[in-house]
Amino acid sequence: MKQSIFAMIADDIKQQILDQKIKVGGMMPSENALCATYNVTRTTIRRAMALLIKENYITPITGKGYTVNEPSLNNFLLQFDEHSGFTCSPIESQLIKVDIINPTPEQMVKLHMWENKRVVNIKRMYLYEEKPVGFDDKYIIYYTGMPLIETEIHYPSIFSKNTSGKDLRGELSISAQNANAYIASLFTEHSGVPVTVVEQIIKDPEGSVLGYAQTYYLAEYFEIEAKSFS
Amino acid sequence: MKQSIFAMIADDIKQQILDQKIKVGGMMPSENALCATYNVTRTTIRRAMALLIKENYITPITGKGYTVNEPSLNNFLLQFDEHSGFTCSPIESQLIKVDIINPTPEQMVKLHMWENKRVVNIKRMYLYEEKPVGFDDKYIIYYTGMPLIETEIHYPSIFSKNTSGKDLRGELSISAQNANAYIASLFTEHSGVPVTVVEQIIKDPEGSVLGYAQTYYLAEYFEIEAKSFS
DNA sequence: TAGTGGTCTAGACCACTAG
DNA sequence: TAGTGGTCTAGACCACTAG
Repeated sequence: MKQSIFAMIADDIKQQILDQKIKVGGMMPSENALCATYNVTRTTIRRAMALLIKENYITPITGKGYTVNEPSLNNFLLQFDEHSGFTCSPIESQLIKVDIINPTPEQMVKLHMWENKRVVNIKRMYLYEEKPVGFDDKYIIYYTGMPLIETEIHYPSIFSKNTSGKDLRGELSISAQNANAYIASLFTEHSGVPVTVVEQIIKDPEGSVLGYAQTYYLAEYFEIEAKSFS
Repeated sequence: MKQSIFAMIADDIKQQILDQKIKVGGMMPSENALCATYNVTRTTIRRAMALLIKENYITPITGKGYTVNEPSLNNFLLQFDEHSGFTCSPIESQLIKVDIINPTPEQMVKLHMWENKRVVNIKRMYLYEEKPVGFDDKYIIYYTGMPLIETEIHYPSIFSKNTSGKDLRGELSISAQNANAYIASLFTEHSGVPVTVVEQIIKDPEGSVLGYAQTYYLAEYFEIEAKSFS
């Protein structure tokens, strides 16, 4: 299996960055300079650059050049949705409650809301053999015409009006804790049982917050996996 | 901010997949057909395809075409290393033990070892204000000349002999549990304290297992974050 | 104004898949 | 053998950054 030229160039540059022959924090040679160095056309250099950008070795700045980043060899791809992390199956999803609420001040801060709009709260329970093992609590800024009937409340179609075709963005954080009395009671467990908490903030392509979700899992039924890439 | 043609084409195709106008599991029209449809050159179509591949909408098959995948809108980028998830700082890293051991049968299975090679075990403690908050336990297949002195034992240079310049790959899984007596004692905590466990399997670019690591964190000092991408 | 990365065209040759 | 995606060349025009 012969390696393509652009991949060889990318590997060569990668190695130079790892060996600190190209200084982190500095600038890469320009594309035209690299064309001369490797004796290839700009298209080929740009394919190599695209690889290095994807793997976060360099960052392009229009009109200036490429800056060299601290190598980070620990990029993982995590494919997550609310019911993808259970270690048991089948998992049954049960809608508990859909409400239009006036947000609390804390919720407004979390949703980056400066006007007094209303918020939809969706609570959902995940069951394994009739035992509650997951609890999902979503807060989404309401817009007129948002679908609120059960069959239409699923991600991402609930946002489709705002974002047709574009990608929603999110930030996710995972932590573990002992359940407080309220969360424990939802799981019909004693207070203090370990739970994994996944908090997700959902944004539109421009970065505006559309909503957030907190999902609680009984720790023993939950495991999240990620794979490194390229 | 004007959108480029290839991005518009990618968005258009994305929408068609989401709307199921292009059938999941089927084939995309060929690149040449798409050139005609959108009236652009193949290079432009290929940039659009590259986006769709990256976001896992389609998969290229040389000589055949592109297959259409189930849309998965939940890709997150997780940048993880052993000391990146602490919620407190500064974290002090303390090497506890480096041993060359003969692996147990369970370890051999985990390391995909079929010959009887030896294994290096590295145990490390992470401290916050002298309190243990993390414990890292690595098992790496030994090769002659592997650096075992303290200053050289850090990822990824310990693997550098095998992998110069190439990327190491890994798989990572995150779960939470109550600490057993042994783990609790390391943290000078009572048994049952919630811990987050990150298990990492380290592979070379060809997919052979080089080692694995289990890292235990006191749950209250640990949170892992991921961002969605493109 | 000279140089940079961003985008796009037009065309070539290759290995691979399938009839 | 005709068609497909994979790679690469050669060249064009653009907006942007910085002296």
